[in-house]
Amino acid sequence: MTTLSDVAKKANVSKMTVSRVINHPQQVTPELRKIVEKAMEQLNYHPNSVASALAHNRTNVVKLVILEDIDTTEPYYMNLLFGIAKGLSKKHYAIQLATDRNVGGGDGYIITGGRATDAEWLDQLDKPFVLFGENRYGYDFIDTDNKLGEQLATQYALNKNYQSIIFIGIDEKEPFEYSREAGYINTLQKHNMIPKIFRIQNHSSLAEKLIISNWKKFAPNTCFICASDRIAIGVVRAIQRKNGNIPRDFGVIGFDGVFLDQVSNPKLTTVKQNLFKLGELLAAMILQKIKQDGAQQGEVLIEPELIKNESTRN
Amino acid sequence: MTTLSDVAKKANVSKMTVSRVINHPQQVTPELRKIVEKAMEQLNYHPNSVASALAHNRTNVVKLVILEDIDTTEPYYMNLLFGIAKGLSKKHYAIQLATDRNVGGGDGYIITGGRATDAEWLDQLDKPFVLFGENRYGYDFIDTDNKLGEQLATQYALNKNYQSIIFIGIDEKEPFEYSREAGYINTLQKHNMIPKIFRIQNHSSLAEKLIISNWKKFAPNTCFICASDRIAIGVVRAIQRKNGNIPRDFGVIGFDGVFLDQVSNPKLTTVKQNLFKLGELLAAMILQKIKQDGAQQGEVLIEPELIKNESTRN
DNA sequence: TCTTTTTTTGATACCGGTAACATATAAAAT
DNA sequence: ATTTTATATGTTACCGGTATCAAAAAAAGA
Repeated sequence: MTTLSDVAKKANVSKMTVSRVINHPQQVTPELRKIVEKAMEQLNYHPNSVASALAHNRTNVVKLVILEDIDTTEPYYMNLLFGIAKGLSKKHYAIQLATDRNVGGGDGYIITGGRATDAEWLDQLDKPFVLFGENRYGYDFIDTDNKLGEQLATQYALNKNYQSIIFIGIDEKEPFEYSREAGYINTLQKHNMIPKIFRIQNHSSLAEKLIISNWKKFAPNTCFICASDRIAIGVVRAIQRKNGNIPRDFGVIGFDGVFLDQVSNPKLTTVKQNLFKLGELLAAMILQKIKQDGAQQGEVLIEPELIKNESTRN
Repeated sequence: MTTLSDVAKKANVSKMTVSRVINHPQQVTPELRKIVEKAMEQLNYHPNSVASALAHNRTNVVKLVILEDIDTTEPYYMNLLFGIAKGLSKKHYAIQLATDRNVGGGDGYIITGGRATDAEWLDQLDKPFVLFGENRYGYDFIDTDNKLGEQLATQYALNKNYQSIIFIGIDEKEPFEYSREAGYINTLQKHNMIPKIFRIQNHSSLAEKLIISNWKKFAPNTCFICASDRIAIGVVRAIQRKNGNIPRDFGVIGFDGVFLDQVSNPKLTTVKQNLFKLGELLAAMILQKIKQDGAQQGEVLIEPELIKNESTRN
């Protein structure tokens, strides 16, 4: 491997000048800069990030803290992770995973699955962190625009002329769920319709049971807006069990758009989260925050996309 | 952070002695060792792995190279990844993900999704690597015991008195598939039954179509041994579509046992891969190989477990 | 008892960068 | 032309470990 010194020797300058060309190019004369750059090119020089990390008292590692149960872990984490990994490796950072709150090591944390009850724990963390998932305590976060997502879904159901539009939510008192419900409620009220919300835990079998045991309440021409694809899959199964016709008499719209929507039959219309991008942004944000020594980064909402598929009309 | 020097000062020894206590304890007198250990304890010393990495010309990063398409990426990767991450972090290693063959950086690679055509590429890699997934070229690998898995599945179908046992495989000329088929074939032949194999790409909708278009060939009292849960889910749907009774007249057994088996209704009987453990072993193996400067590690097969569920009798 | 050999510990240089300060050179002000 | 100020580059020390070799101490042999 070629080192700074090799380049310095070749370019007849000191190590520092080479270092500056890399990290603070504007501090170096254009002519010198060009010479150094040529030397780096010729020697195929790549900085040793470990050495740099040592000099900066860094580890070049970001911890991804996943607070929910591994078994519950949705397949979509994979996409998030790919995004994070890509974003981090641009800056030569690597990932370590943590599944509990005993973190330590690493230059910063990306935290997912945090609940309202985690505030106390978050406050005592000694490294910068960003959250995946909305929160209302002022912590930096990135999330899908949940409200917008369900607005899109609800509006689409209306456009497709479903008469009755019912929301099947996840039974958790968390901002992401409130936002999804808000998106649904807002859109209905804009059309002077009365919201109707059920809530269950996020499992397909529970959704299936719910729909079946309330079946008589659902006249044909109903669309179910579901807070997750898992729930949507259960709803689909229940309708099929009851010999309801999808999409003619019953529409189903899911949320997430990773993997499950494809495994279903009919394939789900769903609000697709762009988790890869979200991951990249999380990575960028935590790196920025590390560089800026913990400075506040604010909140970012990513637009989701409505994927139109076989579980709704047309 | 306390450093080697801090400990050395407190214990009245040189840095090297402290370093030896950590890395080559047998080179240090028991008495001195105890003194140093007490000092480390009192100061709550933890070695700085970045400094160590620099001194060893290492990065403390292992690359996870995922060669299949991200979109095809099975949810079970998550479990694998957790295992890998846990195994690596024990030795203060972190992960970077790579999704193509342009790898570089990192002390070694864990490679998944490698196909027979990748041999040439593997041969020119300049860092130690281990594979997740069987191969027959002598590369070090770890995999589920695919053959055993399908033996268990087939034997179980026989025990449950299904008359006809049919294998729905994945249409790829790869060792893992051959092994799964071999497990099925062996077991049948042991009972003087004639194997019947279909092969399709690994998608639930294709499995569904396959079963439906061949429906008249399948008498009641048939069990389908599927090479993946995806396929199994499609088979289940097809049988339900045709109003076949699961599990009384038709049994279905999947393979993988991650996520999908739970989302199905009826829940799948499946051959569960212990991917977390597999990941941990992959991590241990690559770290060992790095330490031993690329020495051959051999192959390891992990026993899978048959999860008995609602898609087979009883 | 005095070498010789072995074992234990220490001093030094180095891994490959970077911050902080020192020096040389050029531009501006007097 | 001389002093002041700004800009560009170099020198040095350090980040926190480890390998290597030298020195000291202990054990073994003569």
